Amino acid sequence: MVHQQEFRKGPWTEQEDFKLVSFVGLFGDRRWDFIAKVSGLNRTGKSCRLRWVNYLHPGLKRGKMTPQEERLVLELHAKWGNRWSKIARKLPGRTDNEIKNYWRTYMRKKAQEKKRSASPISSPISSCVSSLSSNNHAVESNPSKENGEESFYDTGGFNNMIEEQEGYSMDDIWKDIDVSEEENIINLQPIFSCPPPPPPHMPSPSSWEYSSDSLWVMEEEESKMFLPTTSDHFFNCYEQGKAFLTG
DNA sequence: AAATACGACAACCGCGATGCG
DNA sequence: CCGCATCGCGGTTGTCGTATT
Repeated sequence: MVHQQEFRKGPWTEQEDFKLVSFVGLFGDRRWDFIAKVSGLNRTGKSCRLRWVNYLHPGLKRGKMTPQEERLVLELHAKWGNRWSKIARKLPGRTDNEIKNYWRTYMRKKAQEKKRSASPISSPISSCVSSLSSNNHAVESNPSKENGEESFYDTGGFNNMIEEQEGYSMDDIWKDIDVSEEENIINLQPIFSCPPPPPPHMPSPSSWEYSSDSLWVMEEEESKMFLPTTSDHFFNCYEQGKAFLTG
């Protein structure tokens, strides 16, 4: 059995990242406890996995969500509720954590706008999304928490949407979004139209094989987009890690 | 220039699901 | 079939950078 041990917590250092990347490169992204142990990282397997999935995984897009992605998130959330990982699979390069954070921020904004608009003078456009809609599913926070503050996670989804308030339809939402993005039309297809910016770090050595099931469901073209990218910086790190490993 | 508020993102925690001996 | 170990997911909290006062 595992004897109690003090595991490191908090932010990861660059060196820890290097190590983790190296070991994942060697052993794959599955046996996290094992990797945590053999790597000498004083972290739990869980922590290692999280770091990998949310930050180090090759193919991660970073930076702001595109309007298309935002739109997709809204739509999928309306459909599936807080199934972040499921939603994330439809957005290659985005993690469930990222989407969750985005949603939280987004809902907070909406809540604030709602509050504001609750007072007589409301800016018509600003509060576009708080609800749902006419022909679409709702995406809003629980009606019971009108303050908006309480829980940004509304659990959404078909089941508990509805009964929304002052008449923002999904159409309105889309309209608003459309204004900002003009001509990008998407349906519920994954959006790959925009080439991902080079991931900050990404070893992507040949030995990299990432399990398709673990993150995104990638079609061939999608994966092509990601794989070739190599960051020199990280590649060097990887080499270092390798050296470290082999002594 | 300093203090405060806010937003974005990273990380941890708890729990249920799954796999394996 | 059962119990344990591990993984994955969703929710929550913490940290840090930036904008505002």
